[in-house]
Amino acid sequence: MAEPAEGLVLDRLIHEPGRLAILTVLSSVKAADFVFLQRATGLTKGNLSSHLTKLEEAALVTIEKRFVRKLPNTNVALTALGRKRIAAHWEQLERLRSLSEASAQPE
Amino acid sequence: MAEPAEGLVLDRLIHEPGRLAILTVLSSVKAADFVFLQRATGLTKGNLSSHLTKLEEAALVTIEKRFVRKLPNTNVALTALGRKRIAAHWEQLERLRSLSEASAQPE
DNA sequence: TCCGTTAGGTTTGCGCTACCAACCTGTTTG
DNA sequence: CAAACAGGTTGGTAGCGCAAACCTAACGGA
Repeated sequence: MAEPAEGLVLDRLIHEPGRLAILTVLSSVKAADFVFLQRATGLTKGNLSSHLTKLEEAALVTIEKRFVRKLPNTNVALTALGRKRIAAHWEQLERLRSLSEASAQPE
Repeated sequence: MAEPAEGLVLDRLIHEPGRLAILTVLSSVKAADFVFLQRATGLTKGNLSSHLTKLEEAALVTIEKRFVRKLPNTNVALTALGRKRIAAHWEQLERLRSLSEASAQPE
């Protein structure tokens, strides 16, 4: 009911603080492992794990599991799509913010 | 467990898309009524109603109920605190975004 | 006058999702 | 052997979103 004004529609998958943090960190590093991401974002293991699964399902990141000296190691990187989507999200936020200056008088 | 890097902690009360939209719209208009906000944000009545209640409880907006030509009319405006908090949130997002350019090499 | 409709909101019920804590497997280290 | 690490799964709680029911008050006929 009722179309929202342009620029107010945010992609929840990306907007979610935990995932926004993950994606932002990934934007700066090419690739990162699980432990690095956990420290960087402050998320709990379980939470980080499930967010990564969702991001992978949405094809925003690739996840590579391997063993480094017999210890499991989960390596994560942004996909081209992921890079594109996060950039688009920042632009969307910018548009939303700029709405604060737009004028629209009720009544 | 594990402190997140600076700048990654977002205020959920404000970050939430629905409320971010409401607050953003309010930033531009001094005051707005319920119907105006509903059209601007695209939220359903119920949803808008409960968000407004939460924002009022957090003292980010003031809500004034009155009658305009015999019809109930709910008038909403940002408080000084609300104005401050939303501005702070945009700055926080800006900091987060700028983290994308920061360097931090895992491994 | 009685009845249905419209308008502005609030409340309620339900499904989905995020969050944390706890537990689990396997390995390494003290 | 015990404790810690890497990574994940599970269970429970809390919050959001929608739709729908509800409330009050005014309007509009017939």
